Amino acid sequence: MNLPALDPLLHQPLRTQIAAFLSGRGESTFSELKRTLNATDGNLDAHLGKLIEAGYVESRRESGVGERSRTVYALTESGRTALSTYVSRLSEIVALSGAIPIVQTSLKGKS
Amino acid sequence: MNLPALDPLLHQPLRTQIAAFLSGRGESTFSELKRTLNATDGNLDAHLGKLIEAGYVESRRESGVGERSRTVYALTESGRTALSTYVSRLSEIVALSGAIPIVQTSLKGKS
DNA sequence: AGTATGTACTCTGCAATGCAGAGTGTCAAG
DNA sequence: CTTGACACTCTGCATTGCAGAGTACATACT
Repeated sequence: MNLPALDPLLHQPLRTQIAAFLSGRGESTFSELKRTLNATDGNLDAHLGKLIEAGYVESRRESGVGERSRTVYALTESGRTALSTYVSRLSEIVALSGAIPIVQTSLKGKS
Repeated sequence: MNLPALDPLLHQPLRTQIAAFLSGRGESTFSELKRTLNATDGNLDAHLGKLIEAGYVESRRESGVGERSRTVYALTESGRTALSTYVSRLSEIVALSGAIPIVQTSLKGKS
């Protein structure tokens, strides 16, 4: 047997949350993410940075008239694909964890 | 809104695989885990060590007559609970993302 | 008996990651 | 024109992740 590997970029607490939240919400701001995910400034910035560097997230500067300028973050197509693949693999792994009843095995034969 | 946090101990590629595999298989050996998860010796040892230190996994030394001695690893009750909670939280987060939901099979009921 | 080979880990060092708080720029109110 | 809140960004350090070298012990071969 052989388990599928999990994208290490997405399989990290804060980044999984960022990606999932962005996927559900469409786009979001730094502050909203910060509030929603209970993250500290530096940490959120670092992880957002990695996702952007990987091409999973894109940022757009917004500066309406009389508005405080801020950056809006969203998943890219590539990010959406990666998230989808990630969730599928995760499902496989998790399914395996419950698919077979927990019993004592003989350990004699090879799998 | 506010997303649930993910157990950082379980939310790491190799450790998620170890926990899920152990949950499904009941118990396993170092070599079987190594083969199944495609892990290197040192890395597997390190992560197994963390799970043991956290009380999620227990190891038992086996040394039958005329047998090579080896160690058998299994989830503890605490580990099974943690995995179950972890999967529930993950499901919530993934559900929010709008992606394919993770199906929980025979793991114990959600928190 | 002695040596080689394979298996099952364990240890070590280093690179990469994760994190929090300090710092920077900008706007808006007083 | 100062003060304070907001929206980030940068820095330094602690923790983590990883691979390969090292160790121990059992079996196979000569």
